Amino acid sequence: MPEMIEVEAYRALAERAALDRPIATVEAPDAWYLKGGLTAEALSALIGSHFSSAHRRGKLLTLETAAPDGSAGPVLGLRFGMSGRLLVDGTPGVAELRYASNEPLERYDRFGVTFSDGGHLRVRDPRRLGGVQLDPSEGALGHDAAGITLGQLTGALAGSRAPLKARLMDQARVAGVGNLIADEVLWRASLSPERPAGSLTPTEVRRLHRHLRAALLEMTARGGSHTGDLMEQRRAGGVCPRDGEPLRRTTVGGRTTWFCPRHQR
DNA sequence: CCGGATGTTCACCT
DNA sequence: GAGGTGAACATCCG
Repeated sequence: MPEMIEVEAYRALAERAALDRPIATVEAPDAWYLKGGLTAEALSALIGSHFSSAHRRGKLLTLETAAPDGSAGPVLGLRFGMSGRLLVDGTPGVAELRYASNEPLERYDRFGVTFSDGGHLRVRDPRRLGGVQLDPSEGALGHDAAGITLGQLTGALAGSRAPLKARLMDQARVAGVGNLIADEVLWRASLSPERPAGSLTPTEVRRLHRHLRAALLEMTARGGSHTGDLMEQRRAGGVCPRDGEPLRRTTVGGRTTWFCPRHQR
């Protein structure tokens, strides 16, 4: 899925194109996609109101709603799983998504609203791993990776014996870092994904912090989570772009992990 | 045909 | 309690 870089693109799309348009109908053809006990009936409360702002925390997109008189309504929370896309008036938030069909198939539209002007906002998700919630609790999410401070990152890693990569991807600690971004950032920071998170020295955490922010900015500018320098070598026979060492493939935190055993320590 | 793929959650172990 | 593993979700791709 989209990692936080793609979700940020979805947020920007929603902010640019979906605000202040009265909601005429809510389309929830897939009950499975409604999370937290949400029902199509409860969603009808959105009819007549409009989206007033769009925010993102980690990989969670939240759309605030407001009634015609301006009073605040419920918050619509959207998660995109690994293959979910946001479309407004048929325009996707990102052009390409890997590991998902890029065919414009309406049959994969799991949720949407139509606006009174005839347009619509939809979540298209072939694999159906995303979901919709009303008033999602953000309490379970850690600091957003894009704005995390050195002190916050230090706190997120301190005292943990879990592998560094697993901790980085723990959304309750650092929100927004997924599998590809984690591998890219650790490769740039020359840190092994298998190191116990709490074993990093202050110098190493500083290095990680600097590379996390730089990698996010750079990959955002390039157009997505799949644009990292390590990406094309994440395959059998891949070698480290920095020193030519064959990359090692392991599983960390339940996810396929590629790293350079030579310079990532 | 089989195995994996930008994710999350849950049951079940150690 | 902290972590790890495997399964589940559904589809596409090599």
